[in-house]
Amino acid sequence: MRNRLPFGNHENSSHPNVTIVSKLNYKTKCPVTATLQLIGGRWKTIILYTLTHGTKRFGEIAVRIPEISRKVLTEQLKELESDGLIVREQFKEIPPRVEYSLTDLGKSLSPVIGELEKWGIENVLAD
Amino acid sequence: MRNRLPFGNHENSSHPNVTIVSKLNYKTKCPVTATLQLIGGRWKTIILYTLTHGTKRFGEIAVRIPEISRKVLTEQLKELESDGLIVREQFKEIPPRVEYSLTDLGKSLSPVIGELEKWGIENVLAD
DNA sequence: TTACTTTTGTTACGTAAAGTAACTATTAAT
DNA sequence: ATTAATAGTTACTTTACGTAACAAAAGTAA
Repeated sequence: MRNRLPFGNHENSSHPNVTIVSKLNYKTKCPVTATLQLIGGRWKTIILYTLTHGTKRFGEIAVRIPEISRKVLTEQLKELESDGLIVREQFKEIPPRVEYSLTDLGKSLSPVIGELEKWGIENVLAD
Repeated sequence: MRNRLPFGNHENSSHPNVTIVSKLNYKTKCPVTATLQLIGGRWKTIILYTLTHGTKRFGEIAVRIPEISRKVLTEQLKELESDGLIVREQFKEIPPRVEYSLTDLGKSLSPVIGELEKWGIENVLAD
């Protein structure tokens, strides 16, 4: 089973957005968990971050994230593709060429990744 | 080894913050990865999110995240504490009472979690 | 002709992380 | 003496991830 993540209610009654909460069935579906189901794996965010600056080949991604194994990179790219966050384009060439890029949905994550980046700069790398 | 995550350079030369980049030794340390080392586990973000609305007892957290096992919850809480994101307060009572709350550093993550929440509302729960 | 190169994967196998169920400690209440 | 309540811990199983070797396919060099 993939991406087993909580879907309970992580709020208490003092949450400010009460109206939105009821509209979205907030009691049973947590938006943070919903997001984490798509980008919450060990590598997905950093893969998406790598693609933020433009289309990349499989090998280019692998070089930029040297700690990930090629096997897991393949797996994660497949999941990101089936979740609609990236697109895979294969060229009929030898040696093979495969390019990955963000979809509009994937691009819409840039504020999220931007905050991760900002927090890291201000709170970790600043030391 | 805990939190083995990439620390390579996931940027290309077209990144806008060139000045900041050089200041922070951006070539060897990726701020997104730095953040993910602290909150990138499978459960940490949702634990922090649960504490966003105030101090909670161990059992209260467990109830709000029913999918996490108590064993892993204990482990993750210890890591979050040793990373300075939460504090643990134990009361000398029977039955025991232990309360967890965000530190200032933990509270500073609220814009990050806020973006995760917002994206989930707009792109997943809206369907 | 034979072997080598390049790139994107896949396969078999080993290790690490997470899940499950049962158990512990402690004291007050029944 | 037994039960209840809370915050964990322990032993064991399952899932996720890592490693190293190999496959496919055509062009190039010897």
